[in-house]
Amino acid sequence: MQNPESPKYQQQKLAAIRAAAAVFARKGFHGASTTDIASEMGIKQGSLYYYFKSKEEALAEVCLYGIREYVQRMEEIATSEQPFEARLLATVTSHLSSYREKNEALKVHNDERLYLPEIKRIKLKQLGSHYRELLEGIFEDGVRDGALREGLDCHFAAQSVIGICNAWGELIVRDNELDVFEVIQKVNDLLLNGFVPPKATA
Amino acid sequence: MQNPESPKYQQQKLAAIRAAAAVFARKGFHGASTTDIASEMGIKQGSLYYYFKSKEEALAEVCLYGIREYVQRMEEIATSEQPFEARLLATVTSHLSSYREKNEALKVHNDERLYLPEIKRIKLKQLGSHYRELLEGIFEDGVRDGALREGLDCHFAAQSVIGICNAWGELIVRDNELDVFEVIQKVNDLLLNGFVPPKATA
DNA sequence: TAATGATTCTATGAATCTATAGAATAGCGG
DNA sequence: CCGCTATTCTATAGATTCATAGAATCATTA
Repeated sequence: MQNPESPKYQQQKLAAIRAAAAVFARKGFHGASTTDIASEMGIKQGSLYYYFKSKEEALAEVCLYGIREYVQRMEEIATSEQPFEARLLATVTSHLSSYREKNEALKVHNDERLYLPEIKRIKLKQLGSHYRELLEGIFEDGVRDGALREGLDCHFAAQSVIGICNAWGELIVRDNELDVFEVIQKVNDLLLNGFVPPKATA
Repeated sequence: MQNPESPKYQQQKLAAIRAAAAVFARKGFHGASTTDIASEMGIKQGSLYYYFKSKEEALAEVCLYGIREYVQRMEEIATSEQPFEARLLATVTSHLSSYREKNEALKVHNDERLYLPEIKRIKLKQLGSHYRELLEGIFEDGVRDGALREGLDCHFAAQSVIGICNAWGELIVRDNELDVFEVIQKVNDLLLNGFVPPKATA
């Protein structure tokens, strides 16, 4: 076994997670074979089990890899001292940037995590809920500050923003000609200015 | 064979499409077996091939079933004489209502169509693009009328609205405790009023 | 160089899955 | 009731898949 958690092992394990992410993103969990994943990282099918106990464990690790950092970053944003508006923009930027950096893993988390057994889904669900609640808190602050209109359904708003970001993120992953920064800018613009013209302000 | 396209055949074929939709929605295309689909409609695995030439053809029919009506309805909305605002609201209502009525098929169309061979995907892609273009047209009218702010990126806006509706639609399908009409109302509210307060108007 | 442990390979068992073929049943018209 | 067709069933071939076991190779260190 890999007792010393040697650097080589760590490195190859990361390569394995990335390979699995790429293949799962392309073919889906059930459509991807262990042969596919192995050949993506240049080894043979049987060798893959040196890094994953099972195909399902590979999926679990990819999902966790996909969402972990992204929640951490959200934690930092939410607890920062910046005003509402800046935190909202930072959220969108972080969310969409995550899609660019580790795009396949995040896509896999969104689309394939439901195929994990319930026990393994719980941790991911907690992370996801945590993320949403942090964003909800930002909106609540916005309402308190008067930056957002009274009575806004913050739960709904947070869920919607996540929905927009994921929708665009999926498009970014699928069609990698999209300019991520342009998308970020336009989503931010949409959230702050809406569709209707700012009738009475500058 | 089913030469006269007998009513019973039609009826069972529809049942087959619905069963396939339900199973594909739950397990994904590759995760669903023909045994699953057959037993969902109360017949045996082999009998399924009386209705579908192949599993892949079943997917194609489910996807088409999922999106067809929904585009037709959009066509009617887009070409109606109503003002911009009413057409936008009607679009959201139609989109989300579709999710309630034939929710599994629409979910399958969104999530699994990429597993179809390219030839079969083309027709679906055309339908989807057509839908987006119609919505884009509505936004363009809105800009022309002054209901929307000058310089709004209508392509981006349309794509974003579709993204929001799909995100909520997926939630509706997954968690069927959600009140569809409440979601419709809130999405409409979001689109018209945005997050920020309507500073100078009523 | 020899030895030890890490990493990869080959080979394979057992299960599952799609699709086909032909037999069986059901239902309808005469 | 008979015959015909539509519909469903059973059985199976052939391919693919996941996971395991044990052999082989590579790298490092003594």
